[in-house]
Amino acid sequence: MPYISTVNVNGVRAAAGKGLLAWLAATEADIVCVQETRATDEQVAAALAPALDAGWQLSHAEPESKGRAGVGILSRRAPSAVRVGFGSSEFAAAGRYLEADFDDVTVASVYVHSGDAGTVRQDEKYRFMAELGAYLSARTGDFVVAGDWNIAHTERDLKNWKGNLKSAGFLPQERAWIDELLAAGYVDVVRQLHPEGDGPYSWWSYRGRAFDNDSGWRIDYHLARGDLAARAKDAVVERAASYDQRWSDHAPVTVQYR
Amino acid sequence: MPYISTVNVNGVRAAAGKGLLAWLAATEADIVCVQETRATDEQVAAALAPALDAGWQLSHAEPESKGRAGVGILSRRAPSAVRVGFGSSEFAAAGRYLEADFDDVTVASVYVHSGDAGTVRQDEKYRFMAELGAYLSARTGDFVVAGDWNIAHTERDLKNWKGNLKSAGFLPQERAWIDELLAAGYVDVVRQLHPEGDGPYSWWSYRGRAFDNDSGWRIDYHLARGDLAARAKDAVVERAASYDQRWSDHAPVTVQYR
DNA sequence: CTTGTTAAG
DNA sequence: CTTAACAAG
Repeated sequence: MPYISTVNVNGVRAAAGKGLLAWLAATEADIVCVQETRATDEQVAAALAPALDAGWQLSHAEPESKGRAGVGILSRRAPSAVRVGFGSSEFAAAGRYLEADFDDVTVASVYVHSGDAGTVRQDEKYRFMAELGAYLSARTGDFVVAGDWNIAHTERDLKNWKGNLKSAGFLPQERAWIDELLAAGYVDVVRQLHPEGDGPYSWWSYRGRAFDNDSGWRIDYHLARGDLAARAKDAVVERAASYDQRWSDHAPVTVQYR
Repeated sequence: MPYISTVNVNGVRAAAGKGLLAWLAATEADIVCVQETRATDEQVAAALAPALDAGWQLSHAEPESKGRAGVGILSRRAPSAVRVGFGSSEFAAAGRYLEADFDDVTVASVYVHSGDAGTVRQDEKYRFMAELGAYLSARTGDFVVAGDWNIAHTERDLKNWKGNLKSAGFLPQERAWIDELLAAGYVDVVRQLHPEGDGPYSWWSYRGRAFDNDSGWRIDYHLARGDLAARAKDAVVERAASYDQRWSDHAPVTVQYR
C-alpha cells in the first residue's frame, strides 16, 4: 500500500523555487523522504508552504549546524509517532536521521555524510556508519530506511568505477558496510527489482556534463527489511524529474510497496 | 583634454558580465577610475580581458583581504608612473588608493570605507580619513582624486537626509571632513557644475525600489585642485548606464576637463 | 558547479 | 538586495 519516494533536495529553499513543489504536486507517492533540507524547521515549513497547504504533513529533523544536512518526511497522512536521531549517538541531533510510524509501516529518512577520503570528514562518516549500522542491525520487523547513503555499493552503481576506486563513496570499507547491512537482513529494493545492468543512477555531479552523459552514481537507496522488502514493485529513479530544470543534483527514487 | 570617469563597480567579475564591458566599449572617457574590484590583479585582468584587448591599459591596487576593496585606473594611454597607496599608512596596501601620472594630469582612484556608525569599522573609516586627509592636504599642483568617498556632504547629497542624520556616510564628522578637503583647495567638481538642486545621486541601494525612486546618495566625487578644477565642464552622473541592466549599485560619474 | 552562511557593503 | 569567500557537497 505505501508508495514511498526519497530524494536529496540539496537545499529545500532553492529546490522549492525550481521544481520540487511542482514535483510534490504531481507525484503519486504517499510518503516522501527528503535529505539535505539545509534549513531550520521554520525555514522548511516556509519553503514547502504550498505543499503543506495542499495537505502534505511535514516531519523534520533540524540540523545543528546551519545550512547543513537536515532530513524530513512528507506524508499525506500524519504519522502516529516521529523519532529524531537514533540512540545516544554523537549524531543524535545532527539532522541526519528521522523515523516515522505510519499505520502499516515505519519509514526512516537518512542522510549519510558524503565524506572525503583521507580527511576528518571521512572519519566522521565512518563513525556515523558504525553507529547507524549497529542501530539498524538491532531493528526487527517491517521497516524501510530510505535516503542518501553516499555510497555506491558495486561497480554497477557508478559509471566511472575504475576512476573512483580511491574516492569517498566507493571505498572498500564503505562498500563492505553496505554488504553488512544486507547480511543483517536489509534488501536493496531498487537493485532487487533491477538485477541486471548498470544503475539506475540517482545522483549526477553538477560539474561538467555529468547529467547529460548519465555519468552518475547510485547512492540513494531504499533498504527494506521484513515482509516489506518482498512487497516492493515498480522501483524507479525519476530522472525525468530533472529534464526541464534540475532542482537537485539527485533524482527521486520511488518504490511502490504492495 | 582628459575626459575622466569614476565608478564603483561592486565586484569587477560580476560587473564585467553584466554591462561594465559594454559601457567601457561605449564610453568617451579616456581615464576611468574604478573602485571595489574585489579581486586580485590577475582576476581583474581576466575579467576585463576584452577591454584590455581593445586597448585599455590597466593599473590596479590589489586588496590585502580577498574579495574586498581594490581600486584601479583604466586609461587609453599607459600612465608614465603609478603609485599604490599613500605614505606609510596602515592602509598602504589596502587596495584603497592608487594614483597615476599622465602627460597632462595626475589622477587618483580612491575608495573610502563605507563605515558603520558606532562600530570598529567606523573607527577604521575615521583613521583612513585622517591619513588620507593629511596626504591630500599636503599635495600641490594639478590633481584630481576621483572615487567612492562614501560620504554625502550636504543635505542635497542624499534623498532621505532627515532619516540618515545618524547613519554612517552622513555623520557630522564625515561631512566636516569633506569641508576640510574643500578648505584645503579641492573642488567638488560635480557640485561646482550643478550648484542648484538635489543630487545628482551616484549610488542607490539594491534594497527596495531605491533606484526606481531615485532614492540615492551622492557619494562618488571628483575632487580636483589647481588649474584642473576650473577646467571642468559637463559633469554628469551616467544613471542611464543602469537602465537596461544594473551592473553596479553605483553609476559612473564622468567629467570632461578642458 | 551548486547551496547556504558570513562579512561587507 | 548584492558581491565574494568559504565549507560542504
